[in-house]
Amino acid sequence: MLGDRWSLLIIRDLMVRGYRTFKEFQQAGEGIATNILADRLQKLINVDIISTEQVPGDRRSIHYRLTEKGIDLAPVLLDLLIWGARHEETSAPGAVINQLEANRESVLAETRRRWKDRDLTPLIPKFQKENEL
Amino acid sequence: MLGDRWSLLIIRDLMVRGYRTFKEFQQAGEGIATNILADRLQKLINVDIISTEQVPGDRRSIHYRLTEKGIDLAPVLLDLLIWGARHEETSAPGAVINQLEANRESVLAETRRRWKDRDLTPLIPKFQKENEL
DNA sequence: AACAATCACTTGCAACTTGCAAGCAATTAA
DNA sequence: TTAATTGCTTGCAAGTTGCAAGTGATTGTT
Repeated sequence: MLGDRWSLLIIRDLMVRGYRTFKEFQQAGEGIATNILADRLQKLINVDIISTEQVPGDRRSIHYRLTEKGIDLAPVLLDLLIWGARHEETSAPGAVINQLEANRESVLAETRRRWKDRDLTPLIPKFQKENEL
Repeated sequence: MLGDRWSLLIIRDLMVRGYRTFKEFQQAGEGIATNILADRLQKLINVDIISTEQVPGDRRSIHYRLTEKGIDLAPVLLDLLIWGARHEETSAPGAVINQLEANRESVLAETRRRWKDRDLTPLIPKFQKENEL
Protein backbone atom coordinates (compact mmCIF):
# COMPACT_ATOMS: atom_id res chain seq x y z
CA MET A 1 0.00 0.00 0.00
CA LEU A 2 2.73 2.46 0.86
CA GLY A 3 4.84 1.18 -1.99
CA ASP A 4 3.93 3.82 -4.51
CA ARG A 5 4.99 7.28 -5.40
CA TRP A 6 2.12 9.21 -3.83
CA SER A 7 0.66 7.56 -0.76
CA LEU A 8 3.34 8.60 1.68
CA LEU A 9 3.27 12.15 0.39
CA ILE A 10 -0.46 12.32 0.97
CA ILE A 11 -0.02 10.96 4.48
CA ARG A 12 2.73 13.46 5.16
CA ASP A 13 0.57 16.34 3.97
CA LEU A 14 -2.23 15.19 6.25
CA MET A 15 0.12 14.72 9.16
CA VAL A 16 2.42 17.69 9.14
CA ARG A 17 0.87 20.26 6.85
CA GLY A 18 -2.69 20.06 8.00
CA TYR A 19 -4.12 19.44 4.56
CA ARG A 20 -7.63 18.04 4.48
CA THR A 21 -9.34 18.57 1.15
CA PHE A 22 -8.93 17.06 -2.29
CA LYS A 23 -8.04 20.45 -3.65
CA GLU A 24 -5.29 21.04 -1.12
CA PHE A 25 -3.59 17.77 -2.05
CA GLN A 26 -4.01 18.54 -5.71
CA GLN A 27 -2.39 21.93 -5.38
CA ALA A 28 0.34 20.75 -3.04
CA GLY A 29 2.94 21.33 -5.68
CA GLU A 30 3.94 17.74 -6.10
CA GLY A 31 1.72 17.64 -9.13
CA ILE A 32 -0.40 14.56 -8.64
CA ALA A 33 -3.03 13.97 -11.31
CA THR A 34 -6.60 14.13 -10.07
CA ASN A 35 -7.47 10.60 -11.14
CA ILE A 36 -4.47 9.19 -9.31
CA LEU A 37 -5.21 11.30 -6.26
CA ALA A 38 -8.79 10.03 -6.14
CA ASP A 39 -7.52 6.48 -6.52
CA ARG A 40 -4.90 6.77 -3.78
CA LEU A 41 -7.30 8.40 -1.34
CA GLN A 42 -9.76 5.57 -1.91
CA LYS A 43 -7.07 2.95 -1.41
CA LEU A 44 -5.88 4.61 1.79
CA ILE A 45 -9.48 4.55 3.00
CA ASN A 46 -9.74 0.87 2.08
CA VAL A 47 -6.77 -0.03 4.26
CA ASP A 48 -8.02 2.20 7.06
CA ILE A 49 -5.18 4.71 7.04
CA ILE A 50 -7.49 7.64 6.37
CA SER A 51 -11.19 8.32 6.69
CA THR A 52 -13.61 10.97 5.49
CA GLU A 53 -15.90 13.41 7.22
CA GLN A 54 -18.63 15.71 6.03
CA VAL A 55 -17.76 19.36 6.15
CA PRO A 56 -20.45 21.19 8.10
CA GLY A 57 -21.70 24.02 5.96
CA ASP A 58 -20.52 22.83 2.54
CA ARG A 59 -21.94 19.66 1.17
CA ARG A 60 -19.65 19.64 -1.83
CA SER A 61 -16.55 19.30 0.24
CA ILE A 62 -15.07 16.40 2.18
CA HIS A 63 -12.38 16.39 4.80
CA TYR A 64 -9.87 13.58 4.78
CA ARG A 65 -8.31 12.67 8.08
CA LEU A 66 -5.77 10.17 9.33
CA THR A 67 -7.12 7.27 11.33
CA GLU A 68 -5.39 5.94 14.43
CA LYS A 69 -3.57 3.53 12.18
CA GLY A 70 -2.59 6.41 9.96
CA ILE A 71 -1.24 8.63 12.69
CA ASP A 72 0.77 5.65 13.92
CA LEU A 73 2.90 6.12 10.83
CA ALA A 74 4.31 9.28 12.35
CA PRO A 75 7.57 7.66 13.52
CA VAL A 76 8.19 6.28 10.05
CA LEU A 77 7.63 9.63 8.41
CA LEU A 78 9.78 11.43 10.92
CA ASP A 79 12.65 8.99 10.41
CA LEU A 80 12.29 9.32 6.68
CA LEU A 81 12.38 13.08 6.97
CA ILE A 82 15.50 12.92 9.10
CA TRP A 83 17.11 10.48 6.70
CA GLY A 84 16.32 12.61 3.69
CA ALA A 85 17.70 15.66 5.43
CA ARG A 86 20.87 13.95 6.52
CA HIS A 87 21.50 12.81 2.99
CA GLU A 88 20.40 16.05 1.44
CA GLU A 89 17.20 15.20 -0.32
CA THR A 90 15.22 17.75 1.56
CA SER A 91 14.97 21.45 1.72
CA ALA A 92 14.54 21.50 5.47
CA PRO A 93 17.31 23.51 7.09
CA GLY A 94 19.92 21.56 9.05
CA ALA A 95 19.10 23.26 12.31
CA VAL A 96 15.46 22.24 12.12
CA ILE A 97 16.46 18.68 11.42
CA ASN A 98 18.83 18.54 14.36
CA GLN A 99 16.01 19.74 16.55
CA LEU A 100 13.64 17.13 15.24
CA GLU A 101 16.21 14.46 15.76
CA ALA A 102 17.13 15.48 19.29
CA ASN A 103 13.50 15.81 20.35
CA ARG A 104 12.13 12.82 18.54
CA GLU A 105 9.77 11.81 21.29
CA SER A 106 8.30 15.23 21.90
CA VAL A 107 7.92 15.86 18.19
CA LEU A 108 5.97 12.63 17.94
CA ALA A 109 3.87 13.55 20.94
CA GLU A 110 3.16 16.95 19.42
CA THR A 111 2.22 15.35 16.12
CA ARG A 112 -0.27 13.14 17.84
CA ARG A 113 -1.63 16.01 19.87
CA ARG A 114 -2.20 18.05 16.73
CA TRP A 115 -4.06 15.13 15.24
CA LYS A 116 -6.27 14.67 18.29
CA ASP A 117 -7.02 18.36 18.56
CA ARG A 118 -7.42 18.85 14.81
CA ASP A 119 -4.78 21.50 14.99
CA LEU A 120 -4.05 22.49 11.41
CA THR A 121 -1.00 24.68 11.85
CA PRO A 122 1.95 23.20 9.98
CA LEU A 123 4.23 21.24 12.29
CA ILE A 124 7.27 23.05 11.05
CA PRO A 125 7.33 25.87 8.57
CA LYS A 126 7.28 23.73 5.46
CA PHE A 127 9.86 21.30 4.22
CA GLN A 128 9.84 19.34 1.08
CA LYS A 129 11.43 16.26 -0.23
CA GLU A 130 12.62 16.55 -3.74
CA ASN A 131 12.17 13.10 -5.19
CA GLU A 132 9.99 10.97 -3.05
CA LEU A 133 10.24 11.37 0.63
CA MET B 1 13.45 6.21 -5.11
CA LEU B 2 11.84 4.34 -2.26
CA GLY B 3 8.42 4.90 -3.70
CA ASP B 4 8.04 1.61 -5.44
CA ARG B 5 6.97 -1.86 -4.58
CA TRP B 6 10.37 -3.50 -4.35
CA SER B 7 13.12 -1.17 -3.21
CA LEU B 8 12.31 -1.22 0.48
CA LEU B 9 11.97 -4.99 0.44
CA ILE B 10 15.43 -5.31 -1.09
CA ILE B 11 16.84 -2.97 1.52
CA ARG B 12 15.13 -4.91 4.26
CA ASP B 13 16.54 -8.18 3.00
CA LEU B 14 20.01 -6.69 2.93
CA MET B 15 19.61 -5.19 6.35
CA VAL B 16 17.94 -7.80 8.47
CA ARG B 17 18.21 -11.05 6.56
CA GLY B 18 21.78 -10.84 5.46
CA TYR B 19 21.03 -11.38 1.79
CA ARG B 20 23.79 -10.38 -0.58
CA THR B 21 23.43 -12.00 -4.00
CA PHE B 22 21.09 -11.52 -6.92
CA LYS B 23 19.91 -15.06 -6.52
CA GLU B 24 19.03 -14.63 -2.86
CA PHE B 25 16.82 -11.65 -3.61
CA GLN B 26 15.25 -13.47 -6.49
CA GLN B 27 14.37 -16.46 -4.36
CA ALA B 28 13.28 -14.41 -1.38
CA GLY B 29 9.72 -15.52 -1.85
CA GLU B 30 8.33 -12.12 -2.69
CA GLY B 31 8.53 -13.10 -6.34
CA ILE B 32 10.31 -10.21 -7.97
CA ALA B 33 10.97 -10.62 -11.70
CA THR B 34 14.63 -10.74 -12.64
CA ASN B 35 14.47 -7.75 -14.95
CA ILE B 36 12.86 -5.62 -12.26
CA LEU B 37 15.33 -6.83 -9.67
CA ALA B 38 18.27 -5.92 -11.90
CA ASP B 39 16.70 -2.53 -12.53
CA ARG B 40 16.04 -1.79 -8.86
CA LEU B 41 19.51 -2.85 -7.79
CA GLN B 42 21.00 -0.53 -10.38
CA LYS B 43 18.81 2.35 -9.28
CA LEU B 44 19.71 1.80 -5.64
CA ILE B 45 23.35 1.87 -6.67
CA ASN B 46 22.78 5.10 -8.58
CA VAL B 47 21.41 6.86 -5.51
CA ASP B 48 24.16 5.43 -3.33
CA ILE B 49 22.01 3.29 -1.09
CA ILE B 50 23.80 0.08 -2.02
CA SER B 51 27.12 -0.81 -3.59
CA THR B 52 28.71 -3.90 -5.11
CA GLU B 53 31.76 -5.94 -4.28
CA GLN B 54 33.58 -8.72 -6.03
CA VAL B 55 33.21 -12.09 -4.42
CA PRO B 56 36.66 -13.52 -3.82
CA GLY B 57 36.77 -17.00 -5.31
CA ASP B 58 33.82 -16.72 -7.70
CA ARG B 59 34.01 -14.22 -10.49
CA ARG B 60 30.45 -14.85 -11.61
CA SER B 61 28.98 -13.62 -8.39
CA ILE B 62 28.57 -10.16 -6.93
CA HIS B 63 27.77 -9.15 -3.39
CA TYR B 64 25.43 -6.25 -2.86
CA ARG B 65 25.87 -4.29 0.31
CA LEU B 66 24.23 -1.32 1.97
CA THR B 67 26.19 1.91 1.98
CA GLU B 68 26.33 4.20 4.99
CA LYS B 69 23.37 6.03 3.51
CA GLY B 70 21.62 2.71 3.11
CA ILE B 71 22.15 1.51 6.66
CA ASP B 72 20.91 4.90 7.85
CA LEU B 73 17.49 3.74 6.72
CA ALA B 74 17.42 1.28 9.61
CA PRO B 75 15.21 3.45 11.83
CA VAL B 76 12.68 3.83 9.05
CA LEU B 77 12.53 0.11 8.42
CA LEU B 78 12.29 -0.70 12.10
CA ASP B 79 9.43 1.72 12.62
CA LEU B 80 7.70 0.35 9.56
CA LEU B 81 8.08 -3.16 10.89
CA ILE B 82 6.67 -2.14 14.24
CA TRP B 83 3.79 -0.33 12.55
CA GLY B 84 3.00 -3.30 10.35
CA ALA B 85 3.08 -5.58 13.35
CA ARG B 86 0.87 -3.37 15.45
CA HIS B 87 -1.70 -3.25 12.72
CA GLU B 88 -1.39 -6.89 11.82
CA GLU B 89 0.26 -6.86 8.44
CA THR B 90 3.16 -8.93 9.55
CA SER B 91 3.81 -12.44 10.58
CA ALA B 92 6.22 -11.45 13.31
CA PRO B 93 4.96 -12.68 16.65
CA GLY B 94 3.71 -10.03 19.07
CA ALA B 95 6.31 -10.79 21.67
CA VAL B 96 9.14 -10.19 19.25
CA ILE B 97 7.62 -6.89 18.23
CA ASN B 98 7.27 -5.71 21.80
CA GLN B 99 10.92 -6.49 22.32
CA LEU B 100 11.93 -4.57 19.25
CA GLU B 101 9.83 -1.63 20.31
CA ALA B 102 11.09 -1.53 23.88
CA ASN B 103 14.70 -1.84 22.79
CA ARG B 104 14.61 0.37 19.75
CA GLU B 105 17.97 1.93 20.35
CA SER B 106 19.82 -1.28 21.00
CA VAL B 107 18.18 -3.00 18.05
CA LEU B 108 19.38 -0.16 15.86
CA ALA B 109 22.84 -0.36 17.35
CA GLU B 110 22.90 -4.09 16.74
CA THR B 111 21.73 -3.60 13.17
CA ARG B 112 24.55 -1.20 12.53
CA ARG B 113 27.04 -3.48 14.21
CA ARG B 114 25.96 -6.37 12.01
CA TRP B 115 26.45 -4.18 8.98
CA LYS B 116 29.93 -3.05 10.04
CA ASP B 117 31.01 -6.58 10.92
CA ARG B 118 29.34 -8.14 7.90
CA ASP B 119 27.47 -10.39 10.24
CA LEU B 120 24.99 -12.31 8.09
CA THR B 121 22.89 -14.00 10.74
CA PRO B 122 19.29 -12.86 10.46
CA LEU B 123 18.48 -10.13 12.96
CA ILE B 124 15.43 -11.96 14.17
CA PRO B 125 14.25 -15.38 13.07
CA LYS B 126 12.42 -14.23 9.97
CA PHE B 127 9.42 -12.02 9.69
CA GLN B 128 7.53 -11.02 6.65
CA LYS B 129 5.20 -8.32 5.63
CA GLU B 130 2.31 -9.54 3.63
CA ASN B 131 1.57 -6.72 1.22
CA GLU B 132 4.40 -4.31 1.07
CA LEU B 133 6.22 -3.44 4.21
C1' DA C 1 -34.33 33.26 -10.54
C1' DA C 2 -30.48 32.71 -13.58
C1' DC C 3 -25.75 32.11 -14.31
C1' DA C 4 -21.10 31.40 -13.02
C1' DA C 5 -17.83 29.27 -10.03
C1' DT C 6 -16.19 25.65 -7.00
C1' DC C 7 -15.53 21.02 -5.34
C1' DA C 8 -14.60 16.29 -5.80
C1' DC C 9 -14.23 13.48 -8.76
C1' DT C 10 -14.60 10.49 -13.91
C1' DT C 11 -13.45 9.41 -18.49
C1' DG C 12 -10.65 8.56 -22.57
C1' DC C 13 -6.43 7.77 -24.28
C1' DA C 14 -1.38 7.82 -25.10
C1' DA C 15 2.90 6.82 -22.81
C1' DC C 16 5.38 4.52 -19.59
C1' DT C 17 6.27 0.52 -16.33
C1' DT C 18 5.70 -4.12 -14.87
C1' DG C 19 5.63 -9.07 -15.06
C1' DC C 20 6.48 -13.33 -17.42
C1' DA C 21 9.14 -16.47 -20.11
C1' DA C 22 12.99 -17.35 -22.59
C1' DG C 23 17.74 -16.62 -23.66
C1' DC C 24 22.71 -15.48 -22.94
C1' DA C 25 27.69 -14.75 -21.69
C1' DA C 26 30.90 -15.78 -18.36
C1' DT C 27 32.41 -18.60 -15.18
C1' DT C 28 32.74 -22.88 -12.14
C1' DA C 29 31.63 -27.84 -11.12
C1' DA C 30 31.42 -32.68 -12.59
C1' DT D 1 34.32 -31.76 -22.29
C1' DT D 2 29.95 -31.14 -20.89
C1' DA D 3 26.63 -29.55 -17.53
C1' DA D 4 25.26 -26.30 -14.17
C1' DT D 5 25.26 -21.85 -12.03
C1' DT D 6 25.26 -16.76 -11.75
C1' DG D 7 23.66 -12.39 -12.97
C1' DC D 8 21.73 -10.50 -15.99
C1' DT D 9 19.09 -8.97 -20.95
C1' DT D 10 15.38 -9.23 -24.39
C1' DG D 11 10.70 -9.36 -26.30
C1' DC D 12 6.20 -8.77 -25.55
C1' DA D 13 1.57 -8.65 -23.35
C1' DA D 14 -0.80 -6.63 -19.55
C1' DG D 15 -1.28 -3.22 -16.19
C1' DT D 16 -0.53 1.56 -14.35
C1' DT D 17 0.22 6.43 -14.83
C1' DG D 18 -0.31 11.09 -16.45
C1' DC D 19 -2.68 14.56 -19.07
C1' DA D 20 -6.63 17.03 -20.61
C1' DA D 21 -11.20 17.45 -20.77
C1' DG D 22 -15.42 16.61 -18.85
C1' DT D 23 -19.45 15.87 -15.12
C1' DG D 24 -22.79 16.37 -11.32
C1' DA D 25 -23.80 18.41 -7.15
C1' DT D 26 -23.64 22.23 -4.66
C1' DT D 27 -22.73 27.24 -3.44
C1' DG D 28 -21.95 32.13 -4.62
C1' DT D 29 -23.15 36.28 -7.45
C1' DT D 30 -26.13 39.41 -9.88
